[in-house]
This record gives sequence, C-alpha cells and structure tokens, in this order.
Amino acid sequence: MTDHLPLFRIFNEIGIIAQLSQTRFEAVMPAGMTLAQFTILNHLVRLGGPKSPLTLARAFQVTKATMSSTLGRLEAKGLIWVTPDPDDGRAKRVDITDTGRVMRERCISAVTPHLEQMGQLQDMPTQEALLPLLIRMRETLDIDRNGRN
Amino acid sequence: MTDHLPLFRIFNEIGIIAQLSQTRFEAVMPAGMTLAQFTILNHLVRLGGPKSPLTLARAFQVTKATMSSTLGRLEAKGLIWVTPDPDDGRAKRVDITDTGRVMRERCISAVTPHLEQMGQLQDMPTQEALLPLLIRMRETLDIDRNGRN
DNA sequence: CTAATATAGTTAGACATCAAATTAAAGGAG
DNA sequence: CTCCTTTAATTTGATGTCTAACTATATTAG
Repeated sequence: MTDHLPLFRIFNEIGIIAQLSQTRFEAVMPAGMTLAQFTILNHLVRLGGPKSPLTLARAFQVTKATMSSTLGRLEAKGLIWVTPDPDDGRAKRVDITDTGRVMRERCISAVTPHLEQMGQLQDMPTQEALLPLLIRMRETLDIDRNGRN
Repeated sequence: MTDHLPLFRIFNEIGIIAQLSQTRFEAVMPAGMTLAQFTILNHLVRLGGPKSPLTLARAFQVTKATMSSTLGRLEAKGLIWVTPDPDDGRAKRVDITDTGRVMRERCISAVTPHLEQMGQLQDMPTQEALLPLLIRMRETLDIDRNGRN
C-alpha cells in the first residue's frame, strides 16, 4: 500500500514535517507558549477582534472542544479576554489583551531568526513551488470534509 | 510575520493538512485504531520484525516515551508481541502477532478506497511534484534537529 | 575491579486534539 | 404560546505527543 500510493507517502512526509516543525517552534518560544496559542493571538491581532470561539475554531479547522480548551488556557494566562456576546446568549466574544499583544511580539521575536535561518537552508524556488501545491491540497481535503463545525 | 515569510505559511498549510488527513484516516479505520498504531503494524510487516522500541521511535521520529505509550496500547490489544532482548538486558524486541497482521489488512482495506478517491481529486503531476519537495524539506529539518533519540 | 558515563525503557505531567454527551439559548412549526 | 430542532459552548474520556526525571543495564576509564 505505502508502496503503491504516492498519496500515502505524501501524507506521511507531511505528518512528520508538521510534527518536527511544531516541536522546533515551541522549543524557542517563551516558556509555556504553544503554536496553537500563538496562532490564536496572531489571528486576533492580524484580523482584529473580537471573534467568537466558533469562528476561531473554523478558521483553524479544529473542533469547538479543542478551541474551548486552548482559549481556557490563554484566558487563564491573561492573554485573551472573554465576554458574553450581548446579541446572542449562547455565544462569547474573544479578544486579545495588552498582555497578549506583548506576548505575541515576544513570540515573533523569538521565532523569526530561526525561521530565517531555516529558510536559507531551503532554496527559494523550492519554497515558492511548494506553497501553491499545498494550498490546493488543503483545499481539496477541505471541500471534501464532513463539516465538523 | 505570517505575511513576510513564505516558510511560515508553508508550515501552516502542512500543519492543517496533517491534521485533516489524519482525522480522515482514523474516521474510516476499524474502531480504536489510530494512524500511529497502524503505521507501526505496517512497518513491522513491510520491513519485518522484530525491532526494538528505540529503532521504531527513530524510524518515525518520535521520542522513546511516545513509542513506549503507543506500543503499550498495541500490546494490550494483542496486536504486537514484546519480549526481552536476549542479547541486551536493557532492550526489548517487538514483533507483530497474527491478530496484528489481520488488523493491518483490515485497516488497508478500509482506507484504500478513500485514498484512491482522494487521489483522483488531485491530479497526478501535482502529486509527483510534491513528494520530492517534501522529502527534501523533511531531510532539512532532520539534519538540523537536536537528536531526540 | 570499581567508578563514571552512556543507553534502553518507563513514568509523570502537560498540551492539543478528537468524538460523544451535555447544557443553554435561539429559531421555527403549528 | 409551546414543542422541536438547531446552534454555541463545555465537559469527559481517549490518544499521541513532548520534556524531564527515573530505573536498570551496559560500556568505558583508571
């Protein structure tokens, strides 16, 4: 099987790369910060808050349960701020705090040099070629998925 | 940051694809079987057993602790067979059982049709182009890593 | 031979993740 | 207005994963 279907090998390589790169990121980040947590802070800064937990879950394609748990940790650390949605009694609104902004900056400062260094190991054309292929692949998986949220 | 470094976006896409594809696999596999567990069974069949836990950990680039935990579950289900290494009192030898072989076959049968269907959504040239790029990328990450095992 | 170091595995504690079940609120059908 | 269904979020229990600390055995230095 693994021999006949290149797709299986592709998924295999992707899984290993995802694991290795995530571990690498987290090793240089401020203590206790994970990629999942950073990504949420970054999203709130770049696209602007507030966002509902469900919106965030969809943006990162994780389940509501996963988002619930990660938001809980961010809130406990004072990096985000969660309030009830005044327009919908079921929903909440999540936004980044000033502490959260500072933490995001620290994460970026910590990670950027390593990212640049890694980028040099890999030539540019390779990177440029890779991205569109990956995006198409992700979209294919996405279209086909049974909406989890 | 995410806007300036293509490498960051690449890792981002890879992370999402890894997550989605793994979840997809596990949804169609026999109940209780995970990708990690299947991969170990498959490895033992394809390359032949027995292998030490450490050898397996290296093959999949996970820590010994991770391998220990997954092997524990496979053994509890009777899918593998673990014995002390007669030549080295610290080591163990892991091999697949007949039950394990049957389970591996069931996993392959369950997953293959889905994999083929997904392969058709993605044209062949794209797949062929992708794999070598990913392999190079993984090797780059690998060379640079601080050996975990 | 003994002491220091290295290697194989396990355990403990944390986090992200999922599926399934639960709670609470909103919306729609009569 | 009441009942049913849908939606937002949480909780529970499982898995894979990591790091750090630990045990036990092997190897190497003196």
